[in-house]
Amino acid sequence: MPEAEVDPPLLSNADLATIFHEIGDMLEVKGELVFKTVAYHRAADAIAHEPVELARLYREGNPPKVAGVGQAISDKLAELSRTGRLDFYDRLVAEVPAGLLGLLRVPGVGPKTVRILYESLGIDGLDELRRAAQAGRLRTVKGLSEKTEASILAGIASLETRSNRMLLGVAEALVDGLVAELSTIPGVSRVEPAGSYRRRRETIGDLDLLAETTDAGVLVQHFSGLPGVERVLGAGAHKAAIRLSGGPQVDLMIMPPGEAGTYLIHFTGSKDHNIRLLGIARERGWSLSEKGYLRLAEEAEPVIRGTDARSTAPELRTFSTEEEAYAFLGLPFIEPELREDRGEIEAAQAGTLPSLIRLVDLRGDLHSHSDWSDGVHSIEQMAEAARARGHAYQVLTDHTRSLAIARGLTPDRVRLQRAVVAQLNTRFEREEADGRAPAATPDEGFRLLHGCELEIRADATLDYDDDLLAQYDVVVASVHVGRSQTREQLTQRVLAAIRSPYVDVIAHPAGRKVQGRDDLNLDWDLVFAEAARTGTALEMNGSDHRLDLADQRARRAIATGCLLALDSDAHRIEEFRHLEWAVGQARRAWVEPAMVLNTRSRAELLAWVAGKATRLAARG
DNA sequence: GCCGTTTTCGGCCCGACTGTTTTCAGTCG
Repeated sequence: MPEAEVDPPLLSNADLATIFHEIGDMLEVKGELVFKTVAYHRAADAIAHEPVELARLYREGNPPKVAGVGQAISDKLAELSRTGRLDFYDRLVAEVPAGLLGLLRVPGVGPKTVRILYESLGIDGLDELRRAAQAGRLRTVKGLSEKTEASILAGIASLETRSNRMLLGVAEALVDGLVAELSTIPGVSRVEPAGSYRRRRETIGDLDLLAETTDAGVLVQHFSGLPGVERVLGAGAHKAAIRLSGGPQVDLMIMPPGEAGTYLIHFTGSKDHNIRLLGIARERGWSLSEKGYLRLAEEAEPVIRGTDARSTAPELRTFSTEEEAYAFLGLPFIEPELREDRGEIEAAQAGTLPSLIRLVDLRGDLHSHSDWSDGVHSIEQMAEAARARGHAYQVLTDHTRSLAIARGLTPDRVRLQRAVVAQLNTRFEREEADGRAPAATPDEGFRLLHGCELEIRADATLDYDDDLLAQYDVVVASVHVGRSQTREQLTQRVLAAIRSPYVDVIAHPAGRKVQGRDDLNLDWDLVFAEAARTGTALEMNGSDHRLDLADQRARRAIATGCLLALDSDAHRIEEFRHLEWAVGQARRAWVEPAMVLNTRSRAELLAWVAGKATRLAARG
């Protein structure tokens, strides 16, 4: 047979990360040096977070430097990118039974235990482990007992019922409830959420809470007995952990009053950020843990002292605030959303940390729906709710004709809707004049702006003609159908929308769903470049199941010079809170107010919209 | 396996809790 040289399909960064995580797991079970396994996991995380498509760059012979990827892993990446396979990985898979990796997921079972179970009882899967534990065979192994058996059975059960990582909305509801409950316990003066929730990561695994109290025993006892507790995972003098039924694990840490600074830093993380801080502390002769900074011991004295040499406790420095704790290292305060070791330490040292956008910087919202298409509340209800938030504008962007499933508007309905909007604005204007409505700012009251969420059709045409589009205040365009087209087709569709003089914003550009659907296969470099060139804003959609653009992509977009829009995509009045999550995600992307279209006043926004149409139309 | 304005070798975060033990190992965050 003639050998046709066909390139194997490109592996995504997520595929590559999975492979290296599995390598790390297999090496752990094999009993390989811990630091080597950690190196693989670290590299896998770095690969997963890379905003560029690594396999493609490797194949083009232009691999970027990735932190945590050295020569050995880089060679493996090259092999995977070129051939789609990795000999080293295949050999490991042949050597380590697949079921062993599943055992690692059981809480309380680590690589050492997996190894012992396999070598002494031949257990290489979850079902076998369960049967062996139920039959009381684990206790026959040296180092394991009846108690271990019970805890492994409980671990398997919780693994099977455990929900995945939570979306922000779910986490927020739980955190609010827990903080409210714990705050009422006698002696408790303060309860603070920490962890990935405080860093506003897009999904949350465990919840971390920090508390100040004068009576740790009472707090831990109440905490362990909260309604909804399925199991108490641990309860000590300084910390406790519970699992909520059908929900996440909640860790509670108790802080001595007045020493919150390093506790907040330690338990907010991320781990990588903390490791960097520790490194800086060590350079200065201090160790760092949640308890504070501990003076490192001097080098051992070579001279043998008499028996009267007294060892005194090393000096401990504690701080009541994070600002002070960072200042001890010569650093300014670093916002929680930045603490991922993605350059924030260097920026802090250089004095170039960004002034992150805040919710109060937003003057309006460019994307929302009403019951005219697939929203729940009426135009008036949505407008009233937006006005109550103190905004200067809300853009009503119901779906367009071809998105029939969302009751997209026909051109006739569009004209009717415009009249409704105009009527409402007349009332708002009158109420302001009468002093009956709160002005959003001293110089600008609230107006509902008329827009649409314009469908970018599968054939790369837009859903309405230019004459109709020209009548809108603001147009956001997005892809809903034909998601599985080729990279070239999808990219051309988005570029066509970006190049329209009448499209102002590309909504949820990646078309992703958190934990549900991958990003559209777009040539992002091209999309960002064209958006920057034409002055088309890219949306950071705040819905907690979208969060699109995601943080790393958005960071790349602003590096290319793109303007962003932070939107709620509210389909009901409660969903205006999505703006808070859009802001959280934007802060994780190092976004400053000037990079965001809807931090501008209404007059500035409308001038900008008119500017794009004029500029591009003049260019032909 | 990665990494280096004090290192190309020798480090790689620290501490609480739990369980099986008479001083510690494994796991977790």
